[in-house]
Amino acid sequence: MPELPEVETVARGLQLTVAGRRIMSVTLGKTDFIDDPDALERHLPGTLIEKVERFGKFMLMRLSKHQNEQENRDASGGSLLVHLGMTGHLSAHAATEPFPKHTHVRFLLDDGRELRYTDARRFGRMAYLVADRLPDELGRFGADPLEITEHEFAALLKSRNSRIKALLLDQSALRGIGNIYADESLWGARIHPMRIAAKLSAKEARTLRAALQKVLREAIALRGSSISDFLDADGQPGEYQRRHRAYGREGKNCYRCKTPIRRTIVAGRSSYFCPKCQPGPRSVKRPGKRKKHVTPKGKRTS
DNA sequence: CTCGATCCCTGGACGC
DNA sequence: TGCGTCCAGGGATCGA
Repeated sequence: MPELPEVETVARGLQLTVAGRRIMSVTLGKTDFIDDPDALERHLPGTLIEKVERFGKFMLMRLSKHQNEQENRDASGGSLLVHLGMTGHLSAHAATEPFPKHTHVRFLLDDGRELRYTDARRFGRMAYLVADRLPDELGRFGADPLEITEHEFAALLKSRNSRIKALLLDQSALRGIGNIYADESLWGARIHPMRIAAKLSAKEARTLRAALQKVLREAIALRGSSISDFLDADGQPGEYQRRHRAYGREGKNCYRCKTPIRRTIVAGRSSYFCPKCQPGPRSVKRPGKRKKHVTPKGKRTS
């Protein structure tokens, strides 16, 4: 499941292998995950791949058009956004090499290779954007978790009454975090996924930001996590899955306190946490009181 | 504002 | 071996 570290890994790989190449032609298979398939066929042929970078969980390919300016002039300065969804792969191969099943997009490059997008489940997304539309599109996303300042992070948490796990997964709040790195960073910061973001202490906010950045940086250094079938632009798996402390470890002992890791559903996602290291919101052990059955329904306005 | 439910999609795990 | 069933999950959408 490509999240920030995996997408960063792929983007760096593509920057090395396809930046500077020109797209000669476009061949499409199934297109239900592409915003406007015709736009790809119209605008991409002839464009130069200037740069490949990551934006949240998106791959951002910046394109330009040096020759053939007479046609497709609105393609200059355009960008191709690619989201890998759950099972997306983007990598270059010799055009003569047979392409695997579920290969839905092929860009023939000017050096005889083909940049291919393969995605069995088609949870990914692809969109060609003219320069004018890019700011609006990117503006819908929140801060990059590796760039956000301590102050901004604290303010963001204070502004949300949602569970911290839901906030971490909300791409309009922070861009690039998915289920794995949300759980890993919460484990690192010893914060229960159901805690309310606005109720975290200033210290907890600092700890969480630090844990998040540490986890993401280490994951990038290890080229991401390969859980099911993530492969980088060179077809190589990542190594960070070996460092997981919470994600996917239900029933296994916590690395800190040996308590079995538990799994619950938060924000509609499996959430793994240590019930001892990451105490729940209102389960703060009170020796005297037994089940008080308090159901804080919150004030009903209107 | 925040939540859960539902849908999209396919492959892999599991039970019989 | 081969079914059927369930599940995974990012994101959009809708109703509560």
